Amino acid sequence: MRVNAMKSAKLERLQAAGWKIGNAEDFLQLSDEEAQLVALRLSLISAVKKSRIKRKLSQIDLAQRMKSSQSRIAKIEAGDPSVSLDLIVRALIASGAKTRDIQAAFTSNENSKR
Amino acid sequence: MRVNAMKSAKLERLQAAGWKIGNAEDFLQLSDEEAQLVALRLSLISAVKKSRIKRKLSQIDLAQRMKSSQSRIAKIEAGDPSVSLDLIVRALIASGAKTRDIQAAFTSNENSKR
DNA sequence: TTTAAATATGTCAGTATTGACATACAGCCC
DNA sequence: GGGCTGTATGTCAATACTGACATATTTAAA
Repeated sequence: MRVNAMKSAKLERLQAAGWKIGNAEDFLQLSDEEAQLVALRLSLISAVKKSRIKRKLSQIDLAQRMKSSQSRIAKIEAGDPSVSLDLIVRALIASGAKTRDIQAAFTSNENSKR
Repeated sequence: MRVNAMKSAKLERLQAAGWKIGNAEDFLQLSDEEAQLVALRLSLISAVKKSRIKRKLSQIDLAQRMKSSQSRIAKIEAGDPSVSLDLIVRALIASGAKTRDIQAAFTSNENSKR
Protein backbone atom coordinates (compact mmCIF):
# COMPACT_ATOMS: atom_id res chain seq x y z
CA MET A 1 0.00 0.00 0.00
CA ARG A 2 2.76 2.40 0.81
CA VAL A 3 0.54 4.73 2.72
CA ASN A 4 3.20 7.37 2.84
CA ALA A 5 3.96 7.36 -0.82
CA MET A 6 0.36 7.02 -1.80
CA LYS A 7 -0.71 10.61 -1.63
CA SER A 8 2.08 11.91 -3.78
CA ALA A 9 1.73 9.08 -6.23
CA LYS A 10 -1.93 9.86 -6.54
CA LEU A 11 -1.15 13.51 -7.01
CA GLU A 12 1.31 12.74 -9.75
CA ARG A 13 -1.16 10.60 -11.57
CA LEU A 14 -3.82 13.23 -11.38
CA GLN A 15 -1.52 15.92 -12.61
CA ALA A 16 -0.27 13.69 -15.37
CA ALA A 17 -3.89 13.21 -16.41
CA GLY A 18 -4.24 16.93 -16.81
CA TRP A 19 -5.93 17.76 -13.56
CA LYS A 20 -6.66 21.22 -12.42
CA ILE A 21 -5.94 21.00 -8.74
CA GLY A 22 -8.48 23.69 -8.01
CA ASN A 23 -11.17 21.08 -7.66
CA ALA A 24 -11.25 20.71 -3.91
CA GLU A 25 -14.34 18.54 -4.03
CA ASP A 26 -12.63 15.60 -5.54
CA PHE A 27 -9.56 16.14 -3.46
CA LEU A 28 -11.36 16.13 -0.18
CA GLN A 29 -13.22 13.09 -1.34
CA LEU A 30 -9.98 11.34 -2.04
CA SER A 31 -8.35 12.08 1.24
CA ASP A 32 -11.55 11.14 2.99
CA GLU A 33 -11.52 7.70 1.46
CA GLU A 34 -7.86 7.43 2.13
CA ALA A 35 -8.51 8.27 5.76
CA GLN A 36 -11.14 5.56 5.97
CA LEU A 37 -8.73 3.01 4.61
CA VAL A 38 -5.95 4.06 6.95
CA ALA A 39 -8.27 3.94 9.93
CA LEU A 40 -9.36 0.47 8.91
CA ARG A 41 -5.77 -0.68 8.64
CA LEU A 42 -4.98 0.70 12.04
CA SER A 43 -7.82 -1.04 13.78
CA LEU A 44 -7.03 -4.34 12.10
CA ILE A 45 -3.39 -3.98 13.06
CA SER A 46 -4.24 -3.37 16.65
CA ALA A 47 -6.55 -6.38 16.55
CA VAL A 48 -3.69 -8.54 15.33
CA LYS A 49 -1.41 -7.53 18.14
CA LYS A 50 -4.19 -7.94 20.66
CA SER A 51 -5.14 -11.37 19.38
CA ARG A 52 -1.56 -12.56 19.23
CA ILE A 53 -0.79 -11.44 22.76
CA LYS A 54 -4.05 -12.83 24.07
CA ARG A 55 -3.09 -16.27 22.82
CA LYS A 56 0.45 -15.91 24.08
CA LEU A 57 2.02 -16.29 20.68
CA SER A 58 5.40 -14.80 19.89
CA GLN A 59 5.89 -13.13 16.53
CA ILE A 60 7.83 -16.20 15.51
CA ASP A 61 4.94 -18.46 16.46
CA LEU A 62 2.50 -16.44 14.43
CA ALA A 63 4.90 -16.26 11.51
CA GLN A 64 5.14 -20.04 11.48
CA ARG A 65 1.41 -20.45 11.61
CA MET A 66 0.98 -18.40 8.48
CA LYS A 67 4.23 -19.43 6.77
CA SER A 68 5.58 -15.93 6.94
CA SER A 69 8.57 -14.52 8.84
CA GLN A 70 9.10 -12.82 12.17
CA SER A 71 10.23 -9.65 10.48
CA ARG A 72 7.02 -9.49 8.46
CA ILE A 73 4.94 -9.82 11.62
CA ALA A 74 6.94 -7.04 13.21
CA LYS A 75 6.30 -4.88 10.17
CA ILE A 76 2.61 -5.67 10.27
CA GLU A 77 2.35 -4.57 13.87
CA ALA A 78 4.48 -1.51 13.23
CA GLY A 79 2.11 -0.40 10.49
CA ASP A 80 4.84 -0.56 7.89
CA PRO A 81 3.52 0.77 4.59
CA SER A 82 4.98 -2.17 2.70
CA VAL A 83 2.35 -4.42 4.28
CA SER A 84 -0.87 -5.15 2.45
CA LEU A 85 -4.35 -5.41 3.90
CA ASP A 86 -4.32 -8.99 2.73
CA LEU A 87 -1.40 -9.84 4.95
CA ILE A 88 -2.88 -8.04 7.93
CA VAL A 89 -6.12 -9.95 7.64
CA ARG A 90 -4.28 -13.22 7.18
CA ALA A 91 -2.33 -12.53 10.33
CA LEU A 92 -5.53 -11.77 12.15
CA ILE A 93 -7.07 -15.04 11.05
CA ALA A 94 -3.92 -17.03 11.73
CA SER A 95 -3.66 -15.55 15.19
CA GLY A 96 -6.92 -17.30 15.97
CA ALA A 97 -9.20 -14.31 15.89
CA LYS A 98 -12.79 -15.32 15.41
CA THR A 99 -15.09 -13.75 12.87
CA ARG A 100 -16.55 -11.78 15.71
CA ASP A 101 -13.15 -10.28 16.55
CA ILE A 102 -12.52 -9.29 12.98
CA GLN A 103 -15.91 -7.71 12.80
CA ALA A 104 -15.18 -5.85 16.02
CA ALA A 105 -12.04 -4.41 14.49
CA PHE A 106 -14.20 -2.88 11.81
CA THR A 107 -16.77 -1.67 14.25
CA SER A 108 -14.19 0.26 16.22
CA ASN A 109 -13.54 2.09 13.00
CA GLU A 110 -16.27 4.50 13.96
CA ASN A 111 -15.61 7.63 12.01
CA SER A 112 -18.21 7.16 9.39
CA LYS A 113 -19.02 10.57 7.99
CA ARG A 114 -22.59 11.60 8.64
CA MET B 1 -3.85 -13.28 -3.91
CA ARG B 2 -4.40 -15.79 -6.63
CA VAL B 3 -6.83 -17.89 -4.71
CA ASN B 4 -6.68 -20.67 -7.22
CA ALA B 5 -2.94 -20.92 -7.28
CA MET B 6 -2.62 -20.44 -3.57
CA LYS B 7 -3.23 -23.94 -2.40
CA SER B 8 -0.70 -25.53 -4.66
CA ALA B 9 1.84 -22.80 -4.02
CA LYS B 10 1.44 -23.35 -0.33
CA LEU B 11 1.78 -27.05 -0.80
CA GLU B 12 4.96 -26.60 -2.76
CA ARG B 13 6.45 -24.39 -0.12
CA LEU B 14 5.63 -26.83 2.62
CA GLN B 15 7.07 -29.74 0.72
CA ALA B 16 10.16 -27.74 -0.12
CA ALA B 17 10.54 -27.05 3.58
CA GLY B 18 10.66 -30.75 4.18
CA TRP B 19 7.13 -31.31 5.34
CA LYS B 20 5.68 -34.65 6.04
CA ILE B 21 2.21 -34.31 4.63
CA GLY B 22 0.89 -36.84 7.06
CA ASN B 23 0.25 -34.06 9.51
CA ALA B 24 -3.40 -33.49 8.84
CA GLU B 25 -3.76 -31.19 11.80
CA ASP B 26 -1.76 -28.39 10.28
CA PHE B 27 -3.27 -29.00 6.92
CA LEU B 28 -6.80 -28.72 8.07
CA GLN B 29 -5.82 -25.65 10.00
CA LEU B 30 -4.43 -24.11 6.86
CA SER B 31 -7.39 -24.80 4.67
CA ASP B 32 -9.65 -23.60 7.42
CA GLU B 33 -7.93 -20.24 7.51
CA GLU B 34 -7.91 -20.16 3.78
CA ALA B 35 -11.62 -20.77 3.77
CA GLN B 36 -12.17 -17.92 6.18
CA LEU B 37 -10.24 -15.57 3.94
CA VAL B 38 -12.05 -16.67 0.83
CA ALA B 39 -15.41 -16.27 2.53
CA LEU B 40 -14.41 -12.80 3.62
CA ARG B 41 -13.41 -11.87 0.10
CA LEU B 42 -16.68 -13.14 -1.25
CA SER B 43 -18.80 -11.15 1.12
CA LEU B 44 -16.80 -7.99 0.50
CA ILE B 45 -17.09 -8.51 -3.24
CA SER B 46 -20.82 -8.89 -3.04
CA ALA B 47 -20.95 -5.77 -0.91
CA VAL B 48 -19.09 -3.85 -3.61
CA LYS B 49 -21.50 -4.85 -6.30
CA LYS B 50 -24.46 -4.16 -4.08
CA SER B 51 -23.19 -0.73 -3.08
CA ARG B 52 -22.30 0.23 -6.62
CA ILE B 53 -25.70 -0.76 -7.97
CA LYS B 54 -27.50 0.88 -5.10
CA ARG B 55 -25.88 4.19 -5.99
CA LYS B 56 -26.49 3.67 -9.68
CA LEU B 57 -22.84 3.78 -10.60
CA SER B 58 -21.51 2.05 -13.69
CA GLN B 59 -18.22 0.20 -13.44
CA ILE B 60 -16.70 3.09 -15.35
CA ASP B 61 -18.05 5.57 -12.80
CA LEU B 62 -16.61 3.63 -9.91
CA ALA B 63 -13.32 3.15 -11.73
CA GLN B 64 -13.03 6.91 -12.16
CA ARG B 65 -13.80 7.56 -8.52
CA MET B 66 -10.93 5.38 -7.43
CA LYS B 67 -8.62 6.12 -10.34
CA SER B 68 -8.73 2.58 -11.53
CA SER B 69 -10.11 1.06 -14.72
CA GLN B 70 -13.38 -0.52 -15.77
CA SER B 71 -11.69 -3.82 -16.40
CA ARG B 72 -10.31 -3.86 -12.85
CA ILE B 73 -13.76 -3.26 -11.43
CA ALA B 74 -15.13 -6.08 -13.55
CA LYS B 75 -12.40 -8.35 -12.24
CA ILE B 76 -13.13 -7.32 -8.69
CA GLU B 77 -16.78 -8.23 -9.04
CA ALA B 78 -15.96 -11.44 -10.86
CA GLY B 79 -13.78 -12.52 -7.97
CA ASP B 80 -10.71 -12.66 -10.16
CA PRO B 81 -7.79 -14.07 -8.17
CA SER B 82 -5.50 -11.31 -9.40
CA VAL B 83 -7.40 -8.83 -7.24
CA SER B 84 -6.14 -7.99 -3.76
CA LEU B 85 -8.19 -7.47 -0.63
CA ASP B 86 -6.82 -3.94 -0.61
CA LEU B 87 -8.42 -3.18 -3.94
CA ILE B 88 -11.71 -4.75 -2.97
CA VAL B 89 -11.93 -2.65 0.17
CA ARG B 90 -10.94 0.49 -1.73
CA ALA B 91 -13.70 -0.17 -4.21
CA LEU B 92 -16.13 -0.66 -1.37
CA ILE B 93 -15.14 2.64 0.19
CA ALA B 94 -15.10 4.47 -3.13
CA SER B 95 -18.54 3.17 -3.96
CA GLY B 96 -19.81 5.13 -1.01
CA ALA B 97 -20.32 2.27 1.39
CA LYS B 98 -20.42 3.44 4.96
CA THR B 99 -18.46 1.89 7.75
CA ARG B 100 -21.63 0.16 8.77
CA ASP B 101 -21.92 -1.51 5.36
CA ILE B 102 -18.37 -2.72 5.48
CA GLN B 103 -18.93 -4.09 8.91
CA ALA B 104 -22.05 -5.84 7.69
CA ALA B 105 -20.05 -7.54 4.99
CA PHE B 106 -17.90 -9.04 7.69
CA THR B 107 -20.85 -9.97 9.81
CA SER B 108 -22.41 -11.94 7.00
CA ASN B 109 -19.23 -13.99 7.04
CA GLU B 110 -20.84 -16.24 9.61
CA ASN B 111 -19.02 -19.49 9.40
CA SER B 112 -16.82 -19.05 12.40
CA LYS B 113 -15.88 -22.47 13.68
CA ARG B 114 -17.16 -23.08 17.14
C1' DT C 1 -32.10 -6.43 -36.39
C1' DT C 2 -29.11 -2.26 -35.44
C1' DT C 3 -27.09 0.64 -32.15
C1' DA C 4 -25.26 1.86 -27.89
C1' DA C 5 -24.09 1.30 -23.12
C1' DA C 6 -22.46 -1.74 -19.77
C1' DT C 7 -19.84 -5.51 -18.52
C1' DA C 8 -16.36 -9.34 -19.27
C1' DT C 9 -11.84 -11.30 -20.57
C1' DG C 10 -6.96 -11.43 -21.90
C1' DT C 11 -2.40 -9.35 -21.98
C1' DC C 12 1.54 -6.89 -20.30
C1' DA C 13 5.08 -3.53 -18.61
C1' DG C 14 5.51 -1.03 -14.45
C1' DT C 15 5.18 -1.15 -9.57
C1' DA C 16 4.18 -3.05 -4.96
C1' DT C 17 4.50 -6.75 -1.75
C1' DT C 18 6.64 -10.99 -0.29
C1' DG C 19 9.62 -14.23 2.69
C1' DA C 20 14.13 -14.67 3.94
C1' DC C 21 18.12 -13.12 5.83
C1' DA C 22 21.31 -10.27 8.63
C1' DT C 23 21.68 -7.58 12.27
C1' DA C 24 20.39 -4.45 15.96
C1' DC C 25 17.97 -3.47 20.10
C1' DA C 26 15.37 -4.36 24.66
C1' DG C 27 14.26 -6.81 28.72
C1' DC C 28 15.28 -10.43 31.95
C1' DC C 29 17.72 -13.84 34.61
C1' DC C 30 22.21 -15.63 36.28
C1' DG D 1 29.40 -8.58 32.57
C1' DG D 2 27.25 -12.75 29.37
C1' DG D 3 23.37 -15.57 27.59
C1' DC D 4 18.61 -15.80 26.17
C1' DT D 5 14.07 -14.64 24.20
C1' DG D 6 11.44 -11.49 21.85
C1' DT D 7 10.96 -7.59 18.83
C1' DA D 8 12.58 -3.99 15.34
C1' DT D 9 14.77 -2.43 11.00
C1' DG D 10 16.95 -2.65 6.51
C1' DT D 11 17.79 -5.04 2.18
C1' DC D 12 16.72 -7.66 -1.91
C1' DA D 13 15.49 -11.11 -5.52
C1' DA D 14 11.26 -13.38 -6.54
C1' DT D 15 6.55 -13.00 -7.08
C1' DA D 16 1.97 -10.69 -7.09
C1' DC D 17 -0.83 -6.90 -8.30
C1' DT D 18 -1.82 -2.77 -11.01
C1' DG D 19 -3.90 0.36 -14.61
C1' DA D 20 -4.27 0.60 -19.27
C1' DC D 21 -5.45 -1.14 -23.45
C1' DA D 22 -7.77 -4.07 -26.96
C1' DT D 23 -11.45 -6.72 -27.79
C1' DA D 24 -15.45 -9.63 -26.93
C1' DT D 25 -19.88 -10.38 -24.95
C1' DT D 26 -24.21 -9.15 -22.83
C1' DT D 27 -28.17 -6.15 -22.18
C1' DA D 28 -31.60 -2.97 -23.35
C1' DA D 29 -34.04 0.05 -26.07
C1' DA D 30 -35.65 1.45 -30.67
